[in-house]
Amino acid sequence: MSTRGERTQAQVLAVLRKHECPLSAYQILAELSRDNPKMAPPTVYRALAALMKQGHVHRLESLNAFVACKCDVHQRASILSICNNCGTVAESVEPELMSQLSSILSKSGFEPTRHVIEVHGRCAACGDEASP
Amino acid sequence: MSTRGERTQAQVLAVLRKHECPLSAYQILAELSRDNPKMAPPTVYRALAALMKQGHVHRLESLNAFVACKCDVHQRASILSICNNCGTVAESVEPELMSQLSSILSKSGFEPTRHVIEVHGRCAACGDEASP
DNA sequence: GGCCGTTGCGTTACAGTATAACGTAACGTA
DNA sequence: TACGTTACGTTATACTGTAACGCAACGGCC
Repeated sequence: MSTRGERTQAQVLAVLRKHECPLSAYQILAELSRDNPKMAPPTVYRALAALMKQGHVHRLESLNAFVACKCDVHQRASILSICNNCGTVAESVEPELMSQLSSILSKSGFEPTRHVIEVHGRCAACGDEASP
Repeated sequence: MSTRGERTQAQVLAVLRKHECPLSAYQILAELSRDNPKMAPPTVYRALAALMKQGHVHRLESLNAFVACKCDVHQRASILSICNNCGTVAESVEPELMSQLSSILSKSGFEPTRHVIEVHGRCAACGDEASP
């Protein structure tokens, strides 16, 4: 088992939790490099991969970035809504919608294994303000 | 207006239509480089951006790749189902599901502007075969 | 305890993806 | 023709991600 590995994962997760906005792998790397200047990309990516497997972290495919999962239950299939204005990401778990999606696709014989649902737009907080 | 630009767009679209699988920008570039060895990445990316704006091409965020739109009506919000086995991509247009998604999100004050829905799995053709 | 296989981490180096920035060609206007 | 505008080609470089190798750490066996 890993001790170093788990420590890195904890550090990466801590960095992600400090921000509400998604961070790129290299932004995480930059933060961790302060303490450990020799840290390299694969270390961060491996930690992220482990954290995603555990469900503690989600990857935003449309941004090439990562966020800490905010749900207590770490669902794998969630809807990520991304504010184009402030960058915050919200998670919604909608089992009904997901099963509906799956059943639509299975009608044409497609068996889903992984869902990527990312919606860009404007969050409630930013919607109230004047649009910059 | 562009003459060169439109020609590039047509070439890029032709390359994408030749394949049913998604192609990366650099795969497209490699094909077009046969005729025009001096073609560079920005040329391809600009053509792809224009084609996406027109709805002729979709970007697969989770693959960093592009496919030609197969629908006659070039919808912006479609569901892309990607076979992990053979790589083919199918498009489904499901207005009901989309509006349902939008209404769920707008309950929390989120206003969607762009939907990224990509489902990975196994297509009908590959599902029948033994799994390699 | 000492030896050895397995596992996974750190590190180097590089592959793949994307864009900033600048010069210039092409077109419209006067 | 001279000039302004627009968008294209080109160079260079930034950003994102991973292959591959060596070593350290742990566990089983003698």
